[in-house]
Amino acid sequence: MTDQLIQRGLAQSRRLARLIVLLADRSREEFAVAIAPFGLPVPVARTLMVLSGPTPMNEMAGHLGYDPSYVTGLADQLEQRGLATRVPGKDRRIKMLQPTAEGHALRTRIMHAVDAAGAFAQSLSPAERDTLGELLERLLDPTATK
Amino acid sequence: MTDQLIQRGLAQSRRLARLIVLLADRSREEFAVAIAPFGLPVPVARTLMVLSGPTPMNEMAGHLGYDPSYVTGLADQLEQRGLATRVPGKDRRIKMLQPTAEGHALRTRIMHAVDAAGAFAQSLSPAERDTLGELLERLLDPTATK
DNA sequence: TATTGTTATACTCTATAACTATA
DNA sequence: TATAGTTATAGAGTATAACAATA
Repeated sequence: MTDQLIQRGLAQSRRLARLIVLLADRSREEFAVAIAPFGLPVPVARTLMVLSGPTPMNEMAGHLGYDPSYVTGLADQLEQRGLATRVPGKDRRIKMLQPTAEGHALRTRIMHAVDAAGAFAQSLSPAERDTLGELLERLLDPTATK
Repeated sequence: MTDQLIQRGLAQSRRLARLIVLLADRSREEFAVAIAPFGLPVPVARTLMVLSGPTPMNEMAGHLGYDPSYVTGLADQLEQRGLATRVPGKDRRIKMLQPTAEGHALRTRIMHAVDAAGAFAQSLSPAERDTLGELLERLLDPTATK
């Protein structure tokens, strides 16, 4: 590969990276706006989104990409608002976070609000969305075959 | 459109949004790792990256997506490190931030390091990168034709 | 009166380190 | 001794409000 081609590839990479970061920022922004009416801080709402059923605190941290110590505080806030409760696991070191009925209902409402706000990919055809998804996945995991 | 199709479109949108946010996080992480050896805090390095020539503080804030009040502090740090200087603009309300020779040299070195670290889109062919770029741009600006 | 930049301050998000309880 | 969770704390990144200087 000539130097020129390498240069071009790098410029292209930078452009893609910039686009992706811009889109991610917009996505975050849309999420923040969509959840504002519900009065939950963003990380608390994120936590609720991930809470589809009883889940070990441990695992929550993994899903969210947070440190477990941070999840403790988020779980506290969900409990204080009556949206989740801590229930003991079989192994008594483990605590499961479990959405209450109210928590589950709110989660559903928020998901709909987020969907409505994010007309996100509506400017692309279904086929284009498929293509985009595939390309993004290969970017995320270069070993992915298909 | 049937409810089912709408559902599918929304699930697809969510998936795309998730992929984009994950990739953006990785990109940020790669940037942070790449610049670590240079000893600049991330926002300061970001500011230097954007500083290709004399630029009004105002405009810097726009490029970076920061509030002007925040850019003041970043410019201070670049000045303290001898990487940029403030020079007056024609309109004397305006201050231009300008990279020093040292700042320009460091900027170049950091850009190379970031390029090297981000083997970012190297898993895609040039044609695929083009396709990806086009789709992302249409996502960012749905009115963009081509 | 509107605009550029600055100061002082405060807030949000998140991690690290040290600890407790259980295994 | 290792693992799950918690507590207290500290740090990074960023915005808001009030202000000064210039237009």
